[in-house]
Amino acid sequence: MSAVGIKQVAETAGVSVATVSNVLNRPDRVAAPTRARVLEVIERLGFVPNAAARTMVSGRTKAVALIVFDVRNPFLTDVARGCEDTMLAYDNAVMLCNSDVSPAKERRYLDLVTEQRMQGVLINPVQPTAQWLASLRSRGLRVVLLDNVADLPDVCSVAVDDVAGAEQAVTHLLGRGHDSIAFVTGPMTMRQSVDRHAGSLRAFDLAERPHDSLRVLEMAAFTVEQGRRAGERLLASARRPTAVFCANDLLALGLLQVVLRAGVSVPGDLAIVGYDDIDATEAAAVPLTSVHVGGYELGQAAAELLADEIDSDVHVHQRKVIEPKLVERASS
Amino acid sequence: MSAVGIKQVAETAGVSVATVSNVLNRPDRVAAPTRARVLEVIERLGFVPNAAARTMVSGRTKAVALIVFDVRNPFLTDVARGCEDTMLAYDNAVMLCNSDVSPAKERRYLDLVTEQRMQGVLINPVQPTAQWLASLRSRGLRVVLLDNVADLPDVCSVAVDDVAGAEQAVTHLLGRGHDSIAFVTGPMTMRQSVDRHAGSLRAFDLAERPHDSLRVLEMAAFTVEQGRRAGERLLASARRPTAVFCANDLLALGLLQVVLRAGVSVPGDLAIVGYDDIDATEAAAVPLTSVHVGGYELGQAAAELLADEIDSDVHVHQRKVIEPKLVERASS
DNA sequence: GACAGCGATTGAAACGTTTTACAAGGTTTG
DNA sequence: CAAACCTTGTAAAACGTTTCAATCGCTGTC
Repeated sequence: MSAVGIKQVAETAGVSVATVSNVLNRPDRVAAPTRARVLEVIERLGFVPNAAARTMVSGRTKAVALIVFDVRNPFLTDVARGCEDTMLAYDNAVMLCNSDVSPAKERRYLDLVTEQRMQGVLINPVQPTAQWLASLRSRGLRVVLLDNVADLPDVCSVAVDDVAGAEQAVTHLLGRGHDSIAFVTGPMTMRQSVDRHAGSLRAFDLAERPHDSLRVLEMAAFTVEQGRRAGERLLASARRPTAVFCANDLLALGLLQVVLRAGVSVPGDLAIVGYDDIDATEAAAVPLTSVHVGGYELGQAAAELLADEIDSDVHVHQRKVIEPKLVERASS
Repeated sequence: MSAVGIKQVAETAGVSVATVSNVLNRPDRVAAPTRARVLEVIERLGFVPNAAARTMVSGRTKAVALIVFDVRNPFLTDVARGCEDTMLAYDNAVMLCNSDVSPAKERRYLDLVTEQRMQGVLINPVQPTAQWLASLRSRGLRVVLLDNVADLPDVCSVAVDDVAGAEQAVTHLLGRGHDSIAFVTGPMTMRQSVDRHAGSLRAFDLAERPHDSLRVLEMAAFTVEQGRRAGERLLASARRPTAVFCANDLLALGLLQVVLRAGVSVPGDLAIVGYDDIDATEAAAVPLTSVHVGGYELGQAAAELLADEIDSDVHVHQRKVIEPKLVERASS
């Protein structure tokens, strides 16, 4: 319907298409009266430039993609908002995609990014190998790794120092006199689990305690449901720990719910510390002590990095590490 | 860098560009040996078609936008996943955008949709007036209204029968013998508030109770934070109700937290019912009775409607209404 | 009075596809 | 054996912009 193009505008205003284009892109190159006349016609005809045509000339769409595991994870939603708000300031649209931790879905979206000739991609990678990265690079893609500090060269990344975060959490518990501590986490194949485990052990080292007083419960996923399962296992076990450090708030919330209902007092009988500090921690039945990460800021930082890689021609790749900070609340 | 286009492929394979295009779009029109040779070259050169060029010819990008208030609202995240998963099956990408309930941001994204010549837009509208809709229509946009049944003609919409949902919730409370009930909601300017209020009153009518035994607390937003505020006000009030119906789960969660900490027993001293049935309700300290809406299904339905409007040329606009259903849990 | 310099405007090429109309060659049909 | 018809492939136009080089009037300057 709205087949009104730059050509029609030019005709109506009695100028050339080049002038209309200039009014849009370099208004200073055009005399004021002409500019006014053209703008009036644009308004009257309801002309909206065709981004595809623009892309054909410039070679790139003014958009980036953000690929995360799952937007239903509140932490990742925060990250997404940070990216979106920042990218919008750079006049870039953000396309949000869910990989569901599946390499196939991830690949599909990366193909889309290439087809659309987007400016770049912010990605929470499923398996960030050097080879994988090289294949993206060979397609001329600009990449920023999210929540994953790269051992890889030639790529920007933003991550959280999870080792330090976990160390703070466990040191806090040890300081309160807790002897036997459980560490509840998701799959040990994920970097998040590994790092937060390492941090816990480092806290034990610093306090000169033996590693074997840290009991590890590896669950199938970082969800509330799995947290409940962990709680049940804890309740059923012979010698119950006096404190639990959960590698993620969702796990902690599930666990909290189960133990409270079983009549265990928190933190009296059992102290709990979570990780990520999502909004819901504050709102839990017993407000949860948690390691604050700042997903929004992480998203912002990643977007800034990508924006720089897009704009600047002297861009140097950076690894940005965010220092998390323990927030003490009632649960510990 | 990757300046490899269809032309280069054609040259290398010793055929015309038209043939390469045919291999991609109508493989049956090309002889098997030729096809194989072209595909091999495409693979070897790592050719990826340029979507912008394709869009120029066809006039439309294979993508739709999904504009919601805020992805940090778990209900809307569910909707988003439903849309994304469904649209992907129709080979359409989904661009997720946050309007923050601001007409200005909404407009900005709608401009983007038009510039990009997207297939259509799924929108959780800020102020769906007839005039607003007409302005979209005049731009040739295909629109599906989300979570908003249109009093407007000529547009598809998917909504929840919030009046019925609220009626179920309040009837449930009345049935349990609760006399004085409070209705806690967000801004009364929002359709959600108005409808859920109307439903509550209808339950009173059905039970032949006077409207004035329903106390209304209008809060500034549908958030946990505001729920806490509501809880404080309730605790401070002279004659405390015996039951609360919250127009949204986030409000209910905040309220629950505050009253529990004040030593009020739930549901003994105070029964609570929420709305939306987000994941967190099940995981709350006291699992929350809530009105289940099914955001994922709502998203799916909306996406199907848009897909039909895109594909079919005999499309007729539909209003789809989802019937919510009360899920009883421990809080009431 | 010719000419350089400048601001405003323009014509036309280029971007990478899809698609239409047509050609060349081979096969069936009457 | 010619006419009609497939099958396979091609040349060229079209899509709506941006941008480069060129043109056109002017105003001063020597």
